Amino acid sequence: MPVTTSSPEPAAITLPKTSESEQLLRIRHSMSHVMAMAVQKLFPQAQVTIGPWTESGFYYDFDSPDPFSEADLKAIKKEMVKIINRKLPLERLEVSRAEAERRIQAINEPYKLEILAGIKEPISLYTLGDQWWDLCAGPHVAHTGELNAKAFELESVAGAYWRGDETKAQLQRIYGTAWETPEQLAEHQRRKAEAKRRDHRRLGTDLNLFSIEDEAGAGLVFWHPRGARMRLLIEDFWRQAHFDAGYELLYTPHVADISLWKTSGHLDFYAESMFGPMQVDERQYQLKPMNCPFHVLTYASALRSYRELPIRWAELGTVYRYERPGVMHGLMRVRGFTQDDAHVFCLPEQITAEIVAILDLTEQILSTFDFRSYEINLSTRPAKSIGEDAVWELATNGLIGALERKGWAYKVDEGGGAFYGPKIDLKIEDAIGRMWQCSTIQLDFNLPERFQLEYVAADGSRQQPIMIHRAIFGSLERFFGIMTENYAGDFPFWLAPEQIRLLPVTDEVRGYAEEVLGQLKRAGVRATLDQSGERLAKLIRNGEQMKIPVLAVIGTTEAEGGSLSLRSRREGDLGTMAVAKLIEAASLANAARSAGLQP
RNA sequence: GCCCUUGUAGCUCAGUGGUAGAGCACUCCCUUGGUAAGGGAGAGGUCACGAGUUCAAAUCUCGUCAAGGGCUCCA
Repeated sequence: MPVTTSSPEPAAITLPKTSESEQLLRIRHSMSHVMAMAVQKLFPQAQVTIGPWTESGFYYDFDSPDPFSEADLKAIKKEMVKIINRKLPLERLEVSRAEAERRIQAINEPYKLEILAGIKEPISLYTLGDQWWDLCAGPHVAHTGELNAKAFELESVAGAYWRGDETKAQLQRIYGTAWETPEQLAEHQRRKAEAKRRDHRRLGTDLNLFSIEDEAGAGLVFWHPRGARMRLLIEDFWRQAHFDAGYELLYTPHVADISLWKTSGHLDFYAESMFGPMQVDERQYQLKPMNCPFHVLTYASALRSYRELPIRWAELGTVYRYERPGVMHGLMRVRGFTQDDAHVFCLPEQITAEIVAILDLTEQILSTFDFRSYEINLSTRPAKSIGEDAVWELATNGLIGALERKGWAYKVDEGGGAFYGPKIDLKIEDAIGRMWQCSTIQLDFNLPERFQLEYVAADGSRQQPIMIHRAIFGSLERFFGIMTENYAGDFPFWLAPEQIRLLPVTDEVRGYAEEVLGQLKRAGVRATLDQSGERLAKLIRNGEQMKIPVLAVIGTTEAEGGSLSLRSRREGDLGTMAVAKLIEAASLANAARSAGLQP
């Protein structure tokens, strides 16, 4: 029996990760051996390479002259079931290096030989029955009878490079998933289906939010009216939050003379991610992959006093980056996107306070979209870096001090910072437990140096300001995708492109419906009137499919009483409400950025 | 960029060498219907694009572009 698939409640079945379950680790290790044995039985020319477990299953990479197809997976699975049913023992054998070499050469497995060269004693291998063995550290189940033939599935074939190196041989990887029980497998598949249901690419099409057009090119986003309306709401909220936090806004060009990118260093260090330059008159121009040099130039446009600092400038800056073909993914990875970029220029002693303020603003903005669970990483000085020790120490301590003042737990990525400064990265957790990195705060000792930024200190000397880069959404496109998946397209009332749809039961009430529509719109509520003339059941179905937060049924009863019958996606049947009261509730909900109509 | 898979109507997909199809959506007509699909008719396609094979190509071959699953990359 499959587990319940329709229940919105947390699943009764918990799915342990491999790293949390010794038994699953054994199962998945063994499963990959069983798969490799099955593959070599069906494709004797396939050579084995590596086959580790993953958090939800396992894979094995093969070098095979025959490309594996989805159809082959069925045959492989069938063969695996046979092996499982034979209850073959898995036995650990410790051998000398010479013995291992001899055995590997006997079966002509060059990849295994390479692996052997890289491992230390003791060298162990696991036999699977008396026909097949693999170099492996284990652990494994005692015999294949411990594997549940009804609790595994082969999921996909993919290309993978030997040793993860794209200059090395391309191998064929088969991914599988394996569990202790069929119920766990069913739950795993339910979760996969749930992720698919939330896929922002699917929802983007279904809800008519955005598209990506072949004719325009890969990785370039077209925001449709519904998506654009949402983006505007997000941007408006973002701008207001920034003004409230003491930021000013900038608008800067999309292109600039290439010499700017020489000065900034991007031409040297970032060229492969940039669109090519364009010739205009006698000059070469470069489409911007980042906003920072523009903000730096704006800073440098006047002599700054220490009294002006901190200067906080933000911009919704659209940048273009060259992404290699094949890496684009919906809104998540694109070639043109808008960063919610900001740069803070401050005095060294202001670092901690500024970082705390940025963390506060980050929390305020992310929590408005119901992201309240974060994972934070602090990355410190790498081996190859610029800047003086004292500055690095001051800056790193500033970041630590801010995190501690905020009371946020964080992990330290020793040496993981950029060459130009330490940073804080923040990941958010979505409704189905996935983590996404959006926000980043980076200190930069490089650009102020390259552009010779300065301010006049109290003693009249010229000093270099501290520069902080930060983004909260990261990219508006990417954040929009993450947010859409987080809400599964069921956007909160304040953010929905179409908040209330009026559904007239008969043509007789059309006049009244139009009057109500006018009132709602004048009050700033995003309302529409369904003109299709279909029966009510159909109007409701269409409205629900478009995930409209509130459907308002209007029949003769409502028309006579000056009211509406409300059906809320989040809140259920809200009964009959007077028009004036609905306008008040909707306006309040918009002002408070509420999820629903009721407070 | 690499491997595998795919590209047919706005969406989901059928169509394996011989006149381009279905459901939903859209338009119109009938129906005036009270909480998740009423009925009928119509319109809509350079079968991603370009070459080739063939009497004949959506279908076979090659190339290009794009998408999907991965790998690599994302200082």
